[in-house]
Amino acid sequence: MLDESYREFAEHGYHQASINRIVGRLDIAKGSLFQYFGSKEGLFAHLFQRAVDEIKAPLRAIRDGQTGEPFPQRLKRVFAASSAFALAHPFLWGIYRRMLTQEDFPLRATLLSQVRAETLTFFRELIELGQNQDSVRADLDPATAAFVIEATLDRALTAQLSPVLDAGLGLASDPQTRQARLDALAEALCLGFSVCPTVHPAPSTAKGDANA
Amino acid sequence: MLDESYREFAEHGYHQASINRIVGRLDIAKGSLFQYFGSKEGLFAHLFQRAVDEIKAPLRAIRDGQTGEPFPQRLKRVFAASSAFALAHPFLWGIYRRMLTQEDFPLRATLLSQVRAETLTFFRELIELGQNQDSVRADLDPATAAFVIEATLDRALTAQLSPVLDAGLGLASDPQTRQARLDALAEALCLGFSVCPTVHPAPSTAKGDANA
Amino acid sequence: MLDESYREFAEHGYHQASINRIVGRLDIAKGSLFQYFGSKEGLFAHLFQRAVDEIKAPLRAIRDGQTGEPFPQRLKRVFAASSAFALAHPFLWGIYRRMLTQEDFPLRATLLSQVRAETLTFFRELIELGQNQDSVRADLDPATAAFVIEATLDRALTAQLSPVLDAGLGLASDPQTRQARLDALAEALCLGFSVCPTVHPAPSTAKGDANA
Amino acid sequence: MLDESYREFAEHGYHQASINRIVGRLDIAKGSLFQYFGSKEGLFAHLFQRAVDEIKAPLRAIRDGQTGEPFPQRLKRVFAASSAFALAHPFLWGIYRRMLTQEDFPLRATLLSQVRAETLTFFRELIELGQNQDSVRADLDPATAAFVIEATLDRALTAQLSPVLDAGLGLASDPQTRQARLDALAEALCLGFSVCPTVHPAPSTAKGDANA
DNA sequence: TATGAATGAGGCTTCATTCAT
DNA sequence: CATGAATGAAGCCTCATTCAT
Repeated sequence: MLDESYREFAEHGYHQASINRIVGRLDIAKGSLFQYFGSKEGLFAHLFQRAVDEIKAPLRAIRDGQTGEPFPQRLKRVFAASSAFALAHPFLWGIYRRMLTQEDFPLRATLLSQVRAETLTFFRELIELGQNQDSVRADLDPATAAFVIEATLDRALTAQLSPVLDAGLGLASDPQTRQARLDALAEALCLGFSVCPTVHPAPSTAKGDANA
Repeated sequence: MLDESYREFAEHGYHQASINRIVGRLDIAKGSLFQYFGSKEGLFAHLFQRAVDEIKAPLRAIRDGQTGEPFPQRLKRVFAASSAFALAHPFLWGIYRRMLTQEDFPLRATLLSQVRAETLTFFRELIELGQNQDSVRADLDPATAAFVIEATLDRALTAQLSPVLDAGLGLASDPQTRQARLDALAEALCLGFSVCPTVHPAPSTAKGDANA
Repeated sequence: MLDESYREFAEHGYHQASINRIVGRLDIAKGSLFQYFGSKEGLFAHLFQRAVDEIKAPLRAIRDGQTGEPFPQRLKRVFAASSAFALAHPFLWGIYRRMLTQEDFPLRATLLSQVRAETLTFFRELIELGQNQDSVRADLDPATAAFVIEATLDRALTAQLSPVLDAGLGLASDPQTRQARLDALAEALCLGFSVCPTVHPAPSTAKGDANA
Repeated sequence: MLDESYREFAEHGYHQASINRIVGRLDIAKGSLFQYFGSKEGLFAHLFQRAVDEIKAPLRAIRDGQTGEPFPQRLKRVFAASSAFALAHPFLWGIYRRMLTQEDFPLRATLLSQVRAETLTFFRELIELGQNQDSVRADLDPATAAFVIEATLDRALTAQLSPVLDAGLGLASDPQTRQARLDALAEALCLGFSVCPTVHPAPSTAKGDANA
C-alpha cells in the first residue's frame, strides 16, 4: 500500500498525484486511506518521514565506515553509494527532487530543511575530516565545497534516471559506464579540493594528482 | 497578458496552473484565450518558445564577449550574468526549474533537450577555449566539466531565490554577499580544473598555468 | 433557479442543504452553479441579500403608513402584515429562523446584525412614536418593549408555519382564527397581564384598558 | 461520555454533529458507541430523554414553590430561575433551541411536543393561579399569555448566550445587568404597553399599576 | 472575432455504519 | 463485550474545454 503511494507521488508529484488512482490500483475503499492518514498531506508526510528514516542508515554507514581513506576515495564511495540508493528507490528520489523545485509542496520547508541540514552537515564534515587528514586543501571553505558536492551529486542522481537530463554523458547508461562517469565527476571535483602536491612528488598518499 | 501567464505557470507549475485564475486576473474572456492558443498546452508552448528566444541573446553576449579573458574570470562572469538573469526573470527561471524535475510537463522532452543542448554546448566550448588558452587543464574532459558547472550554477540560481535551499550559504542574501558566494563557487571549481600551479612562481597571474 | 435554492436552504438549513439536490432538481450542471456564486456560502449570501432587500419595502410601507393611528392598532397591523409576509415567503422565513439559533451558519453575525438592527430600530421607533402620541406609557423603556414585541412576533410567525410549535393556539389554523389570535397577542402586550388597579373608566382613548 | 456527546450535538446540531468527533474526543472505540445506542439517532434520543428528566425537577420546584406570591414576583422568579438553568446547561439549551427551528431533527415532533406541552401548561397554570389570586386580569386568555411569556423567555434565554441576539440590551452582559433586564422584561409584560388611564394610586403595592 | 455560460468528470474529504477479530 | 479497520456514498469544489450568441 505504501509502495503504490510512493509510486504515485514520485510519478506525478504531490498535486498531480491522485488518491483515486492509488485506491483504484490497490482496490481498497477511498475512506480507508483517509482513516489511516487523515489527508493527502498526511499520507505524504508519512511516506516522507519513512523515507528520511530509511535513508539515514546507509548514509551513516558511508560516513562512519572507512574514515581512514583519503578524501577522493571517500567521495567516490559516497557518490557510488548514493547512486545505488537512488536507483534502488527511484520513487523516493523522484519525490525529493520534485520537492526541491516545487514551492507549493506541502510541508516543503519543514521536510526540506530537515533533510538538507543533514546532507550539508554530512558533506561539511567529510571535507573537514579530509582537511584534518591533509587530503583536502586547508584553505577550502567547507560550506562552499559542500554546496558544490551536493549540487553535482544531486544532478548526477537525477540524470541517471532521466535520459533527457543525462544529455549523452553516460550516467543513464549501463552500470559500468555510469560508475566511470561518477568517478570522473568526483575526480574533477577533487582535483580542486585536494592539496596541490607542489614540487616534491607527493610521496605516499598516491591519489589525486593529475600530471606528474 | 503573457506576463500573467508566465507568472501563473512559474508559481504553480503546469498542471497546477489554472486557466481560470489567468483569465480572472487578466479580466479577459476565457474563450479568447482558447481561440488564440487552442489549449492550455498550446499556451504553455507559446510562452516557453518566447522565453527560449528571449534567453538566447544575453547568453550569446556572455559567450561571445571577453573571449580573451582567462577561464576563471570568464566563469565568474558567466555565473554573475546568469545570476542576474535569473533574478530578473524569476518566473521564467521557475518554469525551467520545474520542468527539469517534473516528468509530466507537456513537451518536456522537446523543450528541455533544446535548452540543455544549448547550455551544455556553451559550457563545453567555454572549457575548450580555456584549454586552448592553457588556462584549463588539458586532460580535463569538457563534458564532465560542463556537467559540474551546470549543476553548480543551476543549484546556485535556485538557491538565490529560495532561502530554504540556500541553507545559510548567503546566495539568497544581499547582492554583495551573493556576488562573493558566487565567486567562491566558481573559484572552488577552478582550483580543480586549472593546472595546478606548483611551487615557485606566477603568483601574480593568479591561476591558469599548469604545473612545471 | 433561485427559487429552488431558497427551498433547499429553507427546508434543510445551511449545512444540510445539498448542492447536489439543487442542481438535480434544476437539471443543470453542478459547475454552473459554482460559476455563478462561487461557493455554497456565496449562493446563500446572495439569496439572503436578495431576501433582505425584498423584505424592506413592505416593512417600510407599514412603518410609514398610518402613522396617525393609535399604537395598539398599529401593532396589530404590523403583526398582520408580518404574518402575511412570512406565509407568502415560508422559505425565506425558515432560513431566517434557522440562522437565529444555528450558530455555525456562515455569515451569521454579519447578516443577522444587519437584520436585527433594522427590526429592533423599527419597533423602538414605533414605541417612541406611540409615546409621543400618548398611546404608550411614557415610562416604558422602548428597547425592552421592542425586545418583547420582536420575541412574540417571531414566535408567532414560526408557530403559524409549524403545528408542533403552535400547540393548539390556532396560529397554524385557518386565516380567520390566525388573525384573531394575532390580534389577541398584540392586545395582551398592550394591556399587560396585571390587574389594572385604577377606577374610573379610562375615558377618551377608548382602547386598551381591561376592567373598568 | 454523555457530556461530550451533549456538547457535540449542542455545538453542531443533529446532522452536523459527528460521531467521529465524539469518539475521537472520548478516545473510545466507535463500535462501542454503536453497540450501546444502535445509531446516531439512538444516541441522541437517549441524551434528550435524560435531559428532559433532568430538567423536570428544577422546573417543578419553581412551580410549586412560593405559590402564595403575587404574579409579578413569581414571573420574575421564573425568569431568573430559567435564566440560571440555561446558563448552567448551555449545551442542553442549545439542543432544545436548535430543535425548535430545525425541522429535520429526528424525533423532533415527539420530543418537542412533550416538552412544549409541559412548558405551556406550566405557564398557563401560573396565569390561572394569578387570576385566582386577583393579581392577573380575569379577562386575560391564559393560553395567549402563556404564549407571550414563553416567547419572551425563550428569546431572553437565547440572547443571554449570544451577543449578536442580545443586540445591546444587556442580557449577555454581567449578572447584575442581566437580572435587571430580565426583571424589566417581566415587568413590561405585566404592565403592558398602553397608557393606563387611571388615576390615583396604589403606589405602595410596587407594581401592577401603571402611572400615577 | 470575442464572449462567458454551460459542462461534467474528477479532485479531496467526511460520514455513519458494519463486522471480523 | 470491545474493538477499529473497511466501506462507499455523498459532500463541496475546480477544472479545461466547448459553443451558441
